Amino acid sequence: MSQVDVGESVGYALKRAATALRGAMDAELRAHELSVPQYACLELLAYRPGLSNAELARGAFVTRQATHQLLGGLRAAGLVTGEGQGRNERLTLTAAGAHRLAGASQAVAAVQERMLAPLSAPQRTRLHADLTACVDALTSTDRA
Amino acid sequence: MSQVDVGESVGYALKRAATALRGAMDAELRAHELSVPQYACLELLAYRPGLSNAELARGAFVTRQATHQLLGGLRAAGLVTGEGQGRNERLTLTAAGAHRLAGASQAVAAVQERMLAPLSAPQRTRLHADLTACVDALTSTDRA
DNA sequence: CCCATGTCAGTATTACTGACATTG
DNA sequence: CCAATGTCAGTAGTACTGACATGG
Repeated sequence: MSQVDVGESVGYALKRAATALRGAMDAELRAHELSVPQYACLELLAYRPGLSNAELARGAFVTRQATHQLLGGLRAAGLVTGEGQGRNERLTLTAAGAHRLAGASQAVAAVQERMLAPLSAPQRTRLHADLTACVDALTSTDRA
Repeated sequence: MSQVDVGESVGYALKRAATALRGAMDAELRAHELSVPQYACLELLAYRPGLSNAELARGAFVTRQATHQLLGGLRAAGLVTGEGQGRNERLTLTAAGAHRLAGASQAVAAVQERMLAPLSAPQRTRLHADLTACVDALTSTDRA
């Protein structure tokens, strides 16, 4: 019986933190008429213009069907455009998309700043490193 | 294929870690025929027997409707029972529930151990503390 | 009366799997 | 031909909001 206090688990804390962050981002992004996944899409396209849908999906760690659907909404909102046909289509943000992202990005940055407020710069770097190490440990030797 | 450095954001790393953990837990729990939310419910009830549905919901940070539905499945599976009527009902795990949880809990512990493998004990404690600090920062003064 | 609660519905969001045509 | 891709459907799973009755 190694059943431990639920609150002492790092995994539990991780989930709590991610949920809180997600919730806060959601609240902020609502003002910009964007969902978190949509925001993530725009951010990714801003950093890597010219991605294809499949590449975008890989970057977001979801299926291409998921991004395909997400893209539908973003296109309809005039935030994303594509050049080329079919599999050669290269996606980029429209001017409106870039503008929308700018505001949203700022709001999200504020949320993150609020979240990290209690941590010093070195502590933030450390936290980032630890989280990345966890991801690597979880994804390498990736069991099944 | 240059992986973008959207990864410099702590928030991004946090999301990645939570997603990876969730995915890994999901894969492990499937073998025990439990979803992550169901597992969380059982864990909570094991740790705090006698909760009401509303209390369970608060403990899981979701609406009472969400736990109500979740509980439906758990009751049907014979993993959870309740004593008392209506608002006085006290929920507890059945023997089967406790048994199921035991196995699942072990599997989840293994996943967490895998995730934390690269970190030393002090580092884990530190990570836990940092994450908790982030949660507090995000939930206190909760928006304005 | 008030408020927390249990509970029933309905809905939204997201992401997944399956399937298929296309094309480099 | 084959593997990757775009795309159309359908489905699952989770949680939310609304609404209402009940009871302490």
